[in-house]
Amino acid sequence: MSIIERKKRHKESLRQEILDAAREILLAEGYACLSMRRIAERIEYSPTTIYHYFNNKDDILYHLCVETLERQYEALSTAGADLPSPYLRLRAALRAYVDFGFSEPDRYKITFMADLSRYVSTASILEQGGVADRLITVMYQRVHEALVAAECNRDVKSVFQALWAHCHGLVSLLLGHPDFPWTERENLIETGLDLSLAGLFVKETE
Amino acid sequence: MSIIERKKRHKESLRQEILDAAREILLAEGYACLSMRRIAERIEYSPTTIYHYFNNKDDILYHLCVETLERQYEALSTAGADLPSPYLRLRAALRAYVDFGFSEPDRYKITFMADLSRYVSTASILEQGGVADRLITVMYQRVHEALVAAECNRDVKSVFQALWAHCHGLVSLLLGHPDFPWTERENLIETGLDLSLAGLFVKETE
DNA sequence: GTAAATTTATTAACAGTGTTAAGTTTGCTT
DNA sequence: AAGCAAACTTAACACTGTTAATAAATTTAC
Repeated sequence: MSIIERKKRHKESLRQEILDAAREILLAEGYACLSMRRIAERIEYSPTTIYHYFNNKDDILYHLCVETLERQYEALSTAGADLPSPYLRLRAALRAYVDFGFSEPDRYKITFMADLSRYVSTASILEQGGVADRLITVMYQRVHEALVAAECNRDVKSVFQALWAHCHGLVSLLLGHPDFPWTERENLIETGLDLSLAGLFVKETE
Repeated sequence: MSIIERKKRHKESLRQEILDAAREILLAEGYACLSMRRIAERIEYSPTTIYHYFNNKDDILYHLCVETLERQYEALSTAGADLPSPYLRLRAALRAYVDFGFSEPDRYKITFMADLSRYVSTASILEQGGVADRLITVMYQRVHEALVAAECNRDVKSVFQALWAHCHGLVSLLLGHPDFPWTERENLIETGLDLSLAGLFVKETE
């Protein structure tokens, strides 16, 4: 049955070509230019063909999101792993999150700022053992360590989500409103991290 | 020349009707349903008529944004103005920011999460004496007071922008990904504010 | 009061978007 | 060679924002 397999391989390769084309358009021309017809044009097939390989546009975006999370996992999990204190390791991970957003703005936009909720279920992204799950686990670990070291008895989950939100705020606001008179970016990011993380060392906020 | 004035008034009233219709659609059916044809249908005119009163769709959205900022200014400037400490007054303003986002999600989305940069210039929103300017001034004041009281010598502008980003992160992440397994909202918000604001009391983050 | 001019609103269209039903081509199997 | 299933395309639907050309209404001028 090598013929069937060859066809299957071809089908797989075309599927991959579609994802490649989508990624290339996204990175070269931005989210706004990423359309089904544009992808079709690039792979030199009719737009309808894509629907034999993916349910819809969001299905394609979903795969790009997973790819993005994969890259982000790589960046976050390795960031400052050799640093001496739990605090610095957590800080390095958060800094890596922010840097990742700025280094891959369009990837960041589709995974965290676009509205894919209609077709892409959050559940499928969060399934156990998936990238997102690993990503969260790694961050939990760093947050947990930092909390223990700082003798802070806050909830790991809440702190993680709050810190994530803070970082997302920095990235999304700067990406979304590039013309706003922001202070120097490096300074703003560091100030943001300073403020967020100082909370771990304060026992009680009156 | 009262005739000209009457015409002008009618023109003004239709202009207002368009804005009203846009707002009603936005609030009742959400950002996704807000289209030019939908507005035209509601005011019982052809879609083209709208273009005699507004340059384009973003021009309409711009006015809704200003309206939103107006409401937000009202909410933020009055929030906890009678509280005893500068810290609590700043915190109340930030809390009001977050609450405003959740109470008017679609308004928040178009002003802070949508991509209007192509037509709406940030400069025109930020013009001196405008709502945004007043909003920022009020926040500067609260941040400044809190910094002085905490004997923190950080830059007002940087701290404001960082705190804003943190709050925006909380609102936009929760609004954008409602299906994510967030911790209880109230707890998450308070944790987020705790962490952000604790930074004001820490002299040096090692 | 009629004619010209101006304002106001409309129709029809363009160039896009995601998506689908129906039909055609292709290539393998029997 | 006939049948069949997979792969692919054409044409269309229902939308989107936007514009050029045109018709209708109203005001101004004679």
